[in-house]
Amino acid sequence: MKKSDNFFEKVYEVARQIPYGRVTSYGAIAKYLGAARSARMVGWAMNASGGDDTVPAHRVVNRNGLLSGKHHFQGTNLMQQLLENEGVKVKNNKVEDFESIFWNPSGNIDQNL
DNA sequence: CCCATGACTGAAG
DNA sequence: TCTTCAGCCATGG
Repeated sequence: MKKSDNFFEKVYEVARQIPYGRVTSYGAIAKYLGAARSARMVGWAMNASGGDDTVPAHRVVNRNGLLSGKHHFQGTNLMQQLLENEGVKVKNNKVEDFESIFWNPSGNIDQNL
């Protein structure tokens, strides 16, 4: 454990704020944290959140809506299963209607579809 | 300290 | 519109 995981914790908090049946991108979280250039670090933090069940990393995908991190989850299609379980349709490791279910952490005010 | 990797993004061809 | 390149920044060896 590290005490300098402040950055990671921030990512975790944003991820936990993702509503049910919604997804977001690494860049959106990074930008919200003020580190738009550190989108990869967000993914890195997600990787570190592997033991944190409180972090719905499966709701976080890349800007293309592709389940880029699916390969890092347990099993082969756990991420997809979790998303589909929340009503999110996934096709070929990609989220369908990604823009429709996309949740913006910086504008979650009127994101209530 | 320098080099390599990575769950990304944006710009250029 | 799709494909390819480079930038970015933190972590690890």
